[in-house]
Amino acid sequence: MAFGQDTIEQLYRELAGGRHLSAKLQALLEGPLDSRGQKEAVDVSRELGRVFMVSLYMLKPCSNSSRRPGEVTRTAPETRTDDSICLHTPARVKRVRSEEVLVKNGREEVVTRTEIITPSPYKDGYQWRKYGQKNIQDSNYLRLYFKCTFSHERRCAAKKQVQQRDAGEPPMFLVTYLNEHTCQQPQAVLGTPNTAGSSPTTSRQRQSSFSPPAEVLDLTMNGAGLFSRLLLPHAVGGGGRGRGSAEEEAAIVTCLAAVISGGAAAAAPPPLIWPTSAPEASQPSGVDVPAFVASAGHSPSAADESVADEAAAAKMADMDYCFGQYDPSTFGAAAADHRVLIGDDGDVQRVVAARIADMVWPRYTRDTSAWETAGTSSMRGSID
DNA sequence: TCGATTTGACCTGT
DNA sequence: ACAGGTCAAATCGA
Repeated sequence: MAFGQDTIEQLYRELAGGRHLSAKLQALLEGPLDSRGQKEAVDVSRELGRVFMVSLYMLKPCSNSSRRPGEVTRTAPETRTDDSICLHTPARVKRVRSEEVLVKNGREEVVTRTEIITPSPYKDGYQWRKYGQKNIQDSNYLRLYFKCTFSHERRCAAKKQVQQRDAGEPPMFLVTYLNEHTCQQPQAVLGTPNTAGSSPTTSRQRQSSFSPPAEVLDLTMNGAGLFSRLLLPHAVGGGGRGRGSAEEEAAIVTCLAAVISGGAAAAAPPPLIWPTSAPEASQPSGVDVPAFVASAGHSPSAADESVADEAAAAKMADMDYCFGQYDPSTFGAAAADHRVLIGDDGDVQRVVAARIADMVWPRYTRDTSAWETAGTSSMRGSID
């Protein structure tokens, strides 16, 4: 199963969001339900259903099962010859980037243009403000126009257009990003690509969108490094807090690791970069541990090693790149909480893990209205 | 009350 | 003239 970086991004967001929706639904149902609570529960349930639908769709197996065990899955997706419909092939989630020179008021302006086809056009980590929508000729759907939230105060020229392409399950959207973000969000400091995404936000989220210097990290680190460590159960375990227990965190990380690892993991030995032994405390009881995690103590033969190493390195490089695309501005002040959860020992990898976790959860945990109101209901209302 | 969204009007390029 | 893009007053909602 060849996962593209876009798929991993989306899958991670969807599943992590779904996890919190589930907790939220449970909390709602455990308490007395007035009409408002009931409506909220229905909304959460509906959103949860969508999360499942999108996630399952993304995981839909491809028919290219002819790959040999352990084979590195880095074939250019464009070269696929089977006609299976896989969301994670660039035929479904693709990114086209171009630059055009426009002459405006006698001045030449370089406009970067990135087009993405995705089922999740709104949750991309950036902060946008909707400023218009238009009926477009030859299209059944509205085109929505967004500017960077900081367009005025920081003269950021980044814009985004979202247009639904079809009414499939899930519906696909063409997202066009225009111009680079020039606002001094942490991403600029990091030097990572900055036209990667969007997420309509509220003022509260804006307030938490800047990280202290200690959180300025090099998310562009490549190779078998960052992501591999992020997925290590023992690296993200430990500590704990209230409802979001370490077990839950570990379960999610573990499941995601299994999902992302895909079929190759079952056939290939565990990558050498996997821990040779994980602390017992990191294996939560009652959590299904994927084979490749459970067998982490496996000692591969020398022949295994090169194949596994290469495959693992390739996979991790993909994942690291994938997370390098995230806008760290999303890792808001809430990261502090996750640092408590994950470990506050200054370990860079743990902080990165905290920030990635923070990227996907606070949308619901801290500002549900932002996600549901600004992010989905209003705009979806005009799309659906 | 304030910030975000909506939506009709306006602007610009073809 | 038309379509796409943007503006800004009105409206909404936390």
